[in-house]
Amino acid sequence: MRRTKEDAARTREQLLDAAESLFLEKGVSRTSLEEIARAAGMTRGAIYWHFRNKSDLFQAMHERADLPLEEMMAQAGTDERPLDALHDMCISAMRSVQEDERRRRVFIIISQKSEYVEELRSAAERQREQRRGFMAKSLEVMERAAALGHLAPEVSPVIAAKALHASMYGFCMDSLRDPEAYHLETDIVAMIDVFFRGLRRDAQNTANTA
Amino acid sequence: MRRTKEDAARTREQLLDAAESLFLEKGVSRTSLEEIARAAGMTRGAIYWHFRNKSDLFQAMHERADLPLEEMMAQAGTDERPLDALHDMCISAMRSVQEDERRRRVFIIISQKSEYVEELRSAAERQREQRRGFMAKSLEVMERAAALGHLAPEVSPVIAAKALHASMYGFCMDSLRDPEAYHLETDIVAMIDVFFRGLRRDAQNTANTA
DNA sequence: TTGAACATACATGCTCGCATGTATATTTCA
DNA sequence: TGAAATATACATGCGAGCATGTATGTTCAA
Repeated sequence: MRRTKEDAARTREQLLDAAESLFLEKGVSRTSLEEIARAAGMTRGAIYWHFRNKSDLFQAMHERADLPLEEMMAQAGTDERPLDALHDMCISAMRSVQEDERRRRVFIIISQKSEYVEELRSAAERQREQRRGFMAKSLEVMERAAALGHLAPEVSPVIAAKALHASMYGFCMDSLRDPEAYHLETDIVAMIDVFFRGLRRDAQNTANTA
Repeated sequence: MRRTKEDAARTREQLLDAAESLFLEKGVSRTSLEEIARAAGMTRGAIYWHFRNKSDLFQAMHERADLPLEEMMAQAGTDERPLDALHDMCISAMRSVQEDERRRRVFIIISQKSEYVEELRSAAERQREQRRGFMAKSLEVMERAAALGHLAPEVSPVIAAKALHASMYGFCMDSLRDPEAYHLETDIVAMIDVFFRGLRRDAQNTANTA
C-alpha cells in the first residue's frame, strides 16, 4: 500500500485541505484529527506520519497561505514616491487576500476560528514577527516620505506606521467578516484612499487615484 | 450551606471572575468548568446552578463587560460639529477599553482566545449586531457632516463610516496585543487624529486637537 | 419545613498519542 | 539485472485521561 513520493505529497496536501475546511467550519479546537483524516479519505495514521501533532498541522496550513508582505514592502522602500508605492502595495495586498480563496480561508481561521494559547504559541509568535516586520518596513517608508516632504508635518512617521498597520488590519478583518459589503474596487480602494489622504501633506502630492 | 441572596450573587460574580481569568490564560475551549469552579472555590454544581452551560457562562461574562457604543454615538449625532464629536467619542471609547481592566481582558478573550463556531454562535451574532449598530449610527453622523460641508467631497459618507469602523477596530486590536507600544495620550489619540485628517474637508474645519 | 444554593457521584463519549502491523517503493549489491 | 534489504506510507487497535451533563444528596436561610 505504500505510495510513490508524488502520491505522498498529494496526500499531504489533501490532509491540509481537509484541515482547512474543517477548521473553518468547526473551529480548530473542535476539530479532531480523526475527522480531518476521514475527510481526506485517510486515517489518523497518515496525519501522524506527515505531521508531529495538531499544532504542527496547523502551522503547515498556515505557512501554505503565507502573504509575502515583507517583499512587497521592500519594493515600496526604494520608490521615489514612497506614499504612492505604499498605497498601491496596500491595494495589492488586499486584492491577494480577496482573490486567493485559500489565503482568505486561512485568514478567517487564524482570526476567528482559533485560540492563541499554549498549543498555538509558535503560530502566535510567527504572526507577531510578521507584524514587527511590517511595522519596521513601513516605518522606513514613512521616514523617507517625511524626508521628501510628502508626509503631513503634523503626522510623525511612527504614528503613520502604526496607523497604517491598524487600518489595514481592520480593513482586512471587516472585509472577511462581511465580504458582500466590501467590494475591492469600490470600497476597499476608497477606504485606503481616505487613509492616505490623512497622511499626505496636501492634495498636490496625491497621485492619480482614478 | 445555603447562602443568602447576596452570597449567591457574589458566588456568581466569582465564577465569572474565575472564568475570565482562565479564559484569558488558557483559551475558552481549553478551560474546563471544573477548573473554573475550583478557581472560584466552588464545584461544578455551582456553575450548573447559575448558568445553563459553558456558552451561557461565556455570554454572561461578555455582557458584563459591554461597551455602550450606541449611546456614545447617539450623542455625537446631534452635535453641531459632528466630526469633532465623533472624534472625541472615539477617544473616549479607546480610553474606556484601556482603563477598564475587565473590559480589556474580555476584549482580548473574544478576539484572541475564543473560536466563533456553533457553540458561541449567539455571541458572534451579538457582536455582529453591535457592528451593524455602530455602522448605522456613524453613517448618520457622516451624512450630517457631509451635509454641513465638513466632510471632504471626495469621501462618501458610506466609505467614511466603513473606514471609521475598520480603523477603530484595528487600533483596538493592535493596542490590546502590544499595550506598551500604544499609549493612549501619545499614540492612540494621534492615530485617531490622522484618520480624521483624512475625512475632513480642510484644516480649517479641524477643532483644537491639543 | 420547604426550597434555594450548592456538592457529589456517576455515566457517557471523545480525543490524543503511541505501539504495532503491513504492504509496497526504493535502494543496494552481487 | 534482479532479488534481498530496508525505508516509507500508511492502517488499526488500545489505553488513559478528561469534559460534559445529569441525577441525586445535603445544608441552611426564610
